[in-house]
Amino acid sequence: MNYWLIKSDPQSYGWEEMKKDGETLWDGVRNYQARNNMKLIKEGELALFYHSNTDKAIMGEVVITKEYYQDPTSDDPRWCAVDLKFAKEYSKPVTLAQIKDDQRLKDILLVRQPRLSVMPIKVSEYDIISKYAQK
DNA sequence: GCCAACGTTGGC
DNA sequence: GCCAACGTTGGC
Repeated sequence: MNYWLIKSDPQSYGWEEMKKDGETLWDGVRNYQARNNMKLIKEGELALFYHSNTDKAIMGEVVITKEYYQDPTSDDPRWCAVDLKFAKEYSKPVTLAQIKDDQRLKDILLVRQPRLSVMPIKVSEYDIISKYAQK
């Protein structure tokens, strides 16, 4: 079981829409590293849903319902999409500031590589974040 | 709204 | 294949 973090700009697709839709396809990734990560995601794995720009916080969790396939928004076979389903909303979103303040999370890719939009999360990191989410 | 960081593109 | 120029992202 691997954990992931996906980033979204709420102006293009926000957590509210994710909740309302229940299920959606995650497309439009045009970055090789993010794409490579996306190809490693397996059906049934969990991803943290992060809002960039306005909230700068992890809003909740989603489950991958379909592994990577050709991105329907592109004819270019290099790009792919996955399907996601709403899993749970955090009672307290975990903010970037909290993450940055926690020494144990200093190596998290969210901080070290701020522009990457799909990234793996270590189990230890996931555990810390989910504890913050319940507080 | 600005700017730094980074990825991508294109000319050589 | 290198590197400068440019575009995009995202934090502040």
